[in-house]
Amino acid sequence: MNDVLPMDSPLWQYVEGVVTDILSRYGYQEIRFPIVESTELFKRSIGEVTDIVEKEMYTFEDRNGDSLTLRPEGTACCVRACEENGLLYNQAQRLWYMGPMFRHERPQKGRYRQFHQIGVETFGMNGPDIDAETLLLSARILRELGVAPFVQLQINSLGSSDARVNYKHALVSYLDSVRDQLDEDSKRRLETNPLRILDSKDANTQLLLNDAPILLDYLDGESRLHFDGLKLLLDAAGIEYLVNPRLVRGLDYYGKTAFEWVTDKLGAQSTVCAGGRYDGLVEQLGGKPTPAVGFGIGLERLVLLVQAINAVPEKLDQQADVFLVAVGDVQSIAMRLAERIRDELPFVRLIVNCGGGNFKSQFKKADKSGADVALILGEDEAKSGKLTIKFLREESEQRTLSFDEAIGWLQALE
RNA sequence: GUGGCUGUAGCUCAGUUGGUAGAGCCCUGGAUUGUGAUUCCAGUGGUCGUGGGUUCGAGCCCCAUCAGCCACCCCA
Repeated sequence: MNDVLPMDSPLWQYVEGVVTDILSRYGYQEIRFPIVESTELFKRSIGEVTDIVEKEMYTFEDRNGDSLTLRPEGTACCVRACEENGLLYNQAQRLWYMGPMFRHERPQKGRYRQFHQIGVETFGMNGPDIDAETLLLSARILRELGVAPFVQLQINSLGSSDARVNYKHALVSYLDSVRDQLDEDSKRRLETNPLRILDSKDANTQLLLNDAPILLDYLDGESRLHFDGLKLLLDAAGIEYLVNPRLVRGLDYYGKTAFEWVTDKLGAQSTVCAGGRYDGLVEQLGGKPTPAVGFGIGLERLVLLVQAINAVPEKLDQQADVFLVAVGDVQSIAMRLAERIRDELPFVRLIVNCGGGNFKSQFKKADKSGADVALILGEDEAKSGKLTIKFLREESEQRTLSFDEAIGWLQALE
């Protein structure tokens, strides 16, 4: 797990701000739910035999003996929260959330045990139009962050669960015939999660897959229509994409549309944003059948990507504009003056020296604060009810003014 | 869970065949008794990741362990 330090938090706030602003412009509403949920919720949604549930969850017993888990993802929590509060009863929802998720994996670049996602979920809309909307939304996020030239959209359809079962049989039957040529991981996946072999990183396995049956050939009629409809909408909107028939999802609840935004700028962690349709999940968790589509953005990865391609805006600093130097027995006057400035000039970022110190040390702090202007309040100024203004970044004579005049000066700096 | 690499000051790193723990940056003070960022001088700061072992003596050699990074697995 890692810390976001003051040096980096402005970048995080910037990225989060761009994303949440766009979500708001699309009419999506924020939902907040707990970080801890019943363990059962994740077992029922993500799938008992997935790695996440089998060996990656932070699970513990609380004082009542209930098994609880730090959420490894947000979709199941979101469904639970909506269902419990009646948000899915005969109505459509466009929702988002942001926060930490927890998976006990080995950390590496772009992957941590506490990581952060922005999740987007929509409920109650079954046409490909809402699939397209979420894709347009994700495309805009990447575009407005300046990373669009470095990511690619890949889409696929996973079909209905029946179609997937049929395809799985065909795939296993083919791969079994070339079993001895598969890499060790893929042999294991043949038993546990055959679809995952499709995105194996083993070159030879990928070669073998060229002759394997293709998921799209096994699609049911409805899924095929849905997928064609989605592609038409994306074409009309001018969104570029690659149909990747080997794109699959790690979580069990996905069906029909699946997509990923991938990049080659983040080492082994290529996926920045991924999601799809999960029409069966709400019912699986005890609700009425409800169509749903959503996606997650890995915030660490998105922040890393913005840094990696130098898309960090110049003006991100949150440094002070003004530093108030207060030497001698003047702290009470200094703090009252500072509050007055904050009342009258809310755009000014003002730091008041605390902890005493002589002029030399306070000016050092003023310089380090990044402030352009130092306001000086010493014994002399206090006696005459005045204030000295000194410009720290330009060659200008410092001058002593009344409080009113000084505030006028600061006003003009905006 | 598997593999490779790395752990020495707050940060970036030196450290010779095993013989007193070092530099730069940062920070503090002074040169300058009311003026920062440049310059000069001085100073603070270390359980050498942790625990064992070998040795008269270990930052260095051996064993174990933990952490970090990168990759696999898995996933956003």
